[in-house]
Amino acid sequence: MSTRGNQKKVNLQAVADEAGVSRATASLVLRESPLVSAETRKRVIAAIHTLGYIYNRGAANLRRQKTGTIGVVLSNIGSPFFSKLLLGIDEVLVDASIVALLVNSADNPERQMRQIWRLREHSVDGLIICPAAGSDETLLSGIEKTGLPYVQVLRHVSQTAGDYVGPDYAGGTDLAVTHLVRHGRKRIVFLGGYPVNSAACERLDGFQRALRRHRLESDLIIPTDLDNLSDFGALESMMASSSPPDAAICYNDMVALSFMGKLLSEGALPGRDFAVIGADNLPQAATSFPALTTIVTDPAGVGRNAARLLLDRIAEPRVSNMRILVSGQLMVRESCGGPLP
Amino acid sequence: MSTRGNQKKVNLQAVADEAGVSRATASLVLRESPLVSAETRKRVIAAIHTLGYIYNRGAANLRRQKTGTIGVVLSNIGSPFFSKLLLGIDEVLVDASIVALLVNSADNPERQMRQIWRLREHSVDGLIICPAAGSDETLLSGIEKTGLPYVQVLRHVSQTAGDYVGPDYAGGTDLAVTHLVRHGRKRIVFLGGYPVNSAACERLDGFQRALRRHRLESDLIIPTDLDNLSDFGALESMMASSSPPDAAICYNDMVALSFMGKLLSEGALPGRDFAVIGADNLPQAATSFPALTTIVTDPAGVGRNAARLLLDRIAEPRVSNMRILVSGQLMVRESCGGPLP
DNA sequence: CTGTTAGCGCTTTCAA
DNA sequence: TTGAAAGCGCTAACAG
Repeated sequence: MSTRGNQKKVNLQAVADEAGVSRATASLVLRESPLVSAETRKRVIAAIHTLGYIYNRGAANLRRQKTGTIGVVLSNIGSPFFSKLLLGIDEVLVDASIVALLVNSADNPERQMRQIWRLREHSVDGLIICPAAGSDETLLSGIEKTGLPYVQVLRHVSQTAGDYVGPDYAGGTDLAVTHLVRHGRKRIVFLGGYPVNSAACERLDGFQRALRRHRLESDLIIPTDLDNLSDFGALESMMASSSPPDAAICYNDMVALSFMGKLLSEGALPGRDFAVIGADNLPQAATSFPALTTIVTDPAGVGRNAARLLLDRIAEPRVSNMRILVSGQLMVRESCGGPLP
Repeated sequence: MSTRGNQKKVNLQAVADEAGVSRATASLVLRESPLVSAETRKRVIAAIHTLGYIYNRGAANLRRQKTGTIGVVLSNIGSPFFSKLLLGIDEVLVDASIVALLVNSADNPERQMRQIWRLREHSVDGLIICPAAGSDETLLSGIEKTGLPYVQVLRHVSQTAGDYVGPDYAGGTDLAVTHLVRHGRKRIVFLGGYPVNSAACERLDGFQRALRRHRLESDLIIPTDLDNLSDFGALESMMASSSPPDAAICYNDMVALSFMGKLLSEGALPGRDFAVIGADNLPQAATSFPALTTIVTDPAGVGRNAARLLLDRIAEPRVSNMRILVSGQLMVRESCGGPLP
């Protein structure tokens, strides 16, 4: 907040003076109240323009007890997935004239707590939060104690407590398995990260449920290190075994792309010798060689739904908890089911 | 901002009462003033805890004439590059106990103006802005008229006006050309987007300067559509000409990866038959086949520098404009210069 | 070291 | 339809 060089402070009083009305009347004009005559309104608006007046929400908030801001707490600001999520959130907020205070928990529960605290000091009207890895239910009970409306996104800390919006991970994985089976694959491996959060668990669940449904064995689960994409752990030995896998569902496209690179470098052609399915539909998935078949989640859709749900919660007290699963689809390309390159 | 069920409003006054001191003294404790005795401080802090008091920055801001918030206006929230930038910004802000209000101009100058207006209503202390495509100098003069400190990132709207922090695009491109020349490449094509913003222009500039320095022809510039990565425009015919190019510097890794896919599908091996260099060092660049040589820019570094510069500007009035170029490096992999797969 | 007083810029009764 | 007066929760001078 800067003071204009030599100019007088231009606040609502100044506008009122300029327009020859009282402060209260000017205030009504700002809030588009119908109680003020067209004539006065025009004078006030003119005054606003000539003075270059800027509405001070901070002051208004103090009085009205809400700020028109919400807090968004993400576990990893740096990820592309989150940026798409933000896009969806922003879309809804713009229409509601609300702005987002964005903070990063960096997947650290302690930092997460500090950040939420700071947001509360800024009197945000609500919270969209992707719980940091390692958070437990006390996160939710802590927030609830303060009465601040909140919505969890992408991960949930409890099976029952609190609102949640996320992609339908299980459904997406199921789609992928069914697709593979339809293309004659029988030994399907799940190349996923460790099930440390609800998202990873749901993907794994979906995988196992789908296998059972198709009466396939489900011993082919390989947790991989998501920070070291060139390490595929136990997969090496599995490939060399007497009944090697013939298809892989990967935790996400990054894993899938790396894995395809590995296959290529070993002389195998993904899509022909081995089916590969990723998840997220990154831009590169469409242009990789071979093009990657992938489970399309809709992060922006999740963002939009989360924002809308939060606005509802702010508008009226929670009745019961909502769980919104945003469904995805399968984008079929060369690495499984599409025409070979 | 929600009212606690049946509980009394707990404000500074309540804390003061509980601790048996005056409001002013309690306020001093909050701001860690050394003017207050250890004994009273302890009592006040105890009161804060028993009451569950939360500092109301909004009210404090009204008084102090600053908010401890800055606005970040990005031209495309959805891009991974921007998420890394945010990461760097956040890193600096956390230490300064400042939070960022994030808004999206979606590369639309008009929307950009509305968003800035909204940020001003929230009394942000400063602005970090990546100008929307199509913005002109009036953007800066508009902001300057209000006296709000600001820093441009990634793109600048004027050669001279205003502070700017961005990657050293020209330097990075120069590195790439030199590297190609060292590896015997002579017909280097620049596969870049249209030079619609300062970033694209600088890359192109760097390319042309480097070619001149190495006394190479510079007629091989192909603007491509960054939204349609499978279309390489005039490149097709160029490849079929009598003296086809033997290397490409791509606008970014996305373009480079797509291009490598195209080469592969035509039976050419990137790194041997044709050198390819990208930019950004996306995670997939390390694991693609072949692994991609790329110009590493440091978006988080840009973010950190921008945030620091802005905090400086807020702390003291601008003396003269700063232009900070965050230098990058070349990550050499298989697609040019590294060992072949 | 602590308390008193007077606002910051706005909204909201309640009268006129 | 408009105006006067009383705060929202905090900080900054100043006096004790």
